Amino acid sequence: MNLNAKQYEAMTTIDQHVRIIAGAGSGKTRVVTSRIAYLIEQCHVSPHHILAITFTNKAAREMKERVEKMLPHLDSSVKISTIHSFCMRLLREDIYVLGYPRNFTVLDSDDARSVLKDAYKLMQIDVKAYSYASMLAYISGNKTAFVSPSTALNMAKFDEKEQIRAKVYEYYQKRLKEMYALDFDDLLIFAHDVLQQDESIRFKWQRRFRYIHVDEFQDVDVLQYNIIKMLCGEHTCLCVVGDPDQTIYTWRGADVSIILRFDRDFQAKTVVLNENYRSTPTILNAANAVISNNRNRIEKELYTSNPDEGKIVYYNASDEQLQPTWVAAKVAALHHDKVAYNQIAILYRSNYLSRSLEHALHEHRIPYRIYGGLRFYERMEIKDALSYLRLLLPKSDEDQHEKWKDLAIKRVINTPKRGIGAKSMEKLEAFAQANDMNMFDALLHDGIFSGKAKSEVNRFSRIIQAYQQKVDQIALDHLLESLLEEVGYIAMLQADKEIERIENIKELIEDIAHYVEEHPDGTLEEYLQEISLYTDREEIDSADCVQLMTIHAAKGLEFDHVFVYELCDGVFPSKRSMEESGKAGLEEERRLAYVAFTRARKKLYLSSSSGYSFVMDGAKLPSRFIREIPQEYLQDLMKKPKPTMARPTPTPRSQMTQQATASSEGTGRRSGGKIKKGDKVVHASFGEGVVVRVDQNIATIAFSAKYGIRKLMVNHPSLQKK
DNA sequence: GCTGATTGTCTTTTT
DNA sequence: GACAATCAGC
Repeated sequence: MNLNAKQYEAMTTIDQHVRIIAGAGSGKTRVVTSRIAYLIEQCHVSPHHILAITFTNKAAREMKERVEKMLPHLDSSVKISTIHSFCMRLLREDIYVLGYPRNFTVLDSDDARSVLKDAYKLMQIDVKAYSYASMLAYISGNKTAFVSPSTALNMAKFDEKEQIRAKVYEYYQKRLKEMYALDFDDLLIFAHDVLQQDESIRFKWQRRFRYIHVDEFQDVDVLQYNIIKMLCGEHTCLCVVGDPDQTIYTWRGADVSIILRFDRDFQAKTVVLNENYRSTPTILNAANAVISNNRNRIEKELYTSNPDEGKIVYYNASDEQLQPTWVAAKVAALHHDKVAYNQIAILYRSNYLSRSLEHALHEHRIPYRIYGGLRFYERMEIKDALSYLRLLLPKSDEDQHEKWKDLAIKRVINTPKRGIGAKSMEKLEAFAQANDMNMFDALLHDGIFSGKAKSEVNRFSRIIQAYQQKVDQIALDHLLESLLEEVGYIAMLQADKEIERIENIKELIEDIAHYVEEHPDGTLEEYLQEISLYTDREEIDSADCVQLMTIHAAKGLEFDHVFVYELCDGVFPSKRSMEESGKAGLEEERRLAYVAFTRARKKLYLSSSSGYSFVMDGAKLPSRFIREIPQEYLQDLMKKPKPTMARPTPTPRSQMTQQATASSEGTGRRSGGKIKKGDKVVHASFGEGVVVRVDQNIATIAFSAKYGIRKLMVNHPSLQKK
């Protein structure tokens, strides 16, 4: 399996708890996946007894893929998920002990905002005085620290501002409970409470997992740690992996001392991995030099025997515009030298910095993909479409009131415009409240509206009711497609020339089709629950694109060429972070820089710019982190007499080739000959069908009434000629 | 009463 | 440059 001595030791220590301190690029994911494979293959541990907790959905997906590659005969029976989705799974099974229905709703941050909006309106609070973001942070902080609204109110007795915050918190909690809705924090809190309150349930989950792995353990908070502790029974072996130098989530409650004192808490064996297999010596030495400025840290020096690939390039742009242009030109030059776009990443401190980059990349015709920012499932049109779908859910036995429907109604009742404005909504809300019902049920009652509003509302509720009847008869993707058509949502987007939004809706429908295919017996409810924790869609197209993301999002990833953009004091390190948390804030920023630098395999490019800064209210200066890199590793382009700027050469050719390869992908060969019009075919999920037409490699096939007409790739593996 | 245009405010990081 | 509150018109 090709592991070094330390890695091997980490993999094979299975009779006690282990703490793996794994420096950047030291192969920690490899060790964890190898360990899982080792447990199953060598030690004959059932995959069902193994749990792995990752930090993001993306990391979970990656780990799954790697385990499946190592053990191809096993189909993903090892549980690999984020702590949030794990807790959701636990709660879907056992939340009833807290008096909640198993089909509870999960609120995303957008829904949480809309609850706050109601609170502000009711309590006549000005958003300017209390931004939604700061209020949510306040609520989250209290919740995860187990401070109840009443305690918060008590503590705020003499502080008027605090009191208002506490009151909003109280309202928020009340509303969530009414809707049987859980926000992201609640998923952990409720799971914690279930495990703590009910011993038999706790034992049940303890028996389920014999080996638990927790990745990115340096970013675990106290609540998460307590959950993990309760999952560990007498016979459980816990294996935690992390790097204290990569703690970048203390603002969210992450506590490094948890990993630092873990060996004492659990009498664990510690294995230190400090050979780096990723980066060049130059990059590693520079990163080591920067991080050594942190005082609150345990000494750990990474080393590597990789060959060197030259100095770190640093460019300080003399004006705003030059920096993105330089980056784009450099990327174009790299691509000209046969570097694949997806081996290039541009990292930055904050999402908004991507805007200026986008512009320059676009001008240079460089394909790129931005991670983060507004994610797929957070887009307006997607949330609207899903809200329409939610309204079709059958009545639940466990939850009589279904108050969560209010959120969905508020989203879609006037989208597209039906002439239902604020005044009508007030009436509806008052009626629902007075009769203790949700707003959708209230809609079905006569006498609330009159005139135009009345007829429009009737039309709306008739359509929804009609579709509620159809849920089991039509496949989900077709159901949504035809519903959005009928309520006029698509027409609305077309009228506004919202081509991108229409595309997104199409993608969502395709996504659902994909789900239907994989789960032919899946229900609407199961689909909605499954996606409730996904913020982003699994990218199916692996097109060759430059990757743009924040440093936080880049955690755990690596690229041959890494650009770190806008390294200016105030931006990075962030002024706000330093003001809020002082020295500790600066040290976290420095760890962030350490993470950014160590993402690079071959070459690192740093850039900053001069000019006026809004954050600093003054001239921008290069980041102090640049000064912390020893001169010998840096090639400062501005210090040379004549910087060799790569010319901005547009590369339309490369784009064309890329598209050509993408579309020719489908002409694979399959046994049994080509599918043609009139052929009878069998599909793994949809059953028998007849080919109606074939366009290049897309076949239009008529299946039974439930699945209807579908377009599929002719060489799709689940499609067989009969 | 509802809709669309306009002004003003704030932009750290994520499940 | 995004978003929400505000205002003037239909």
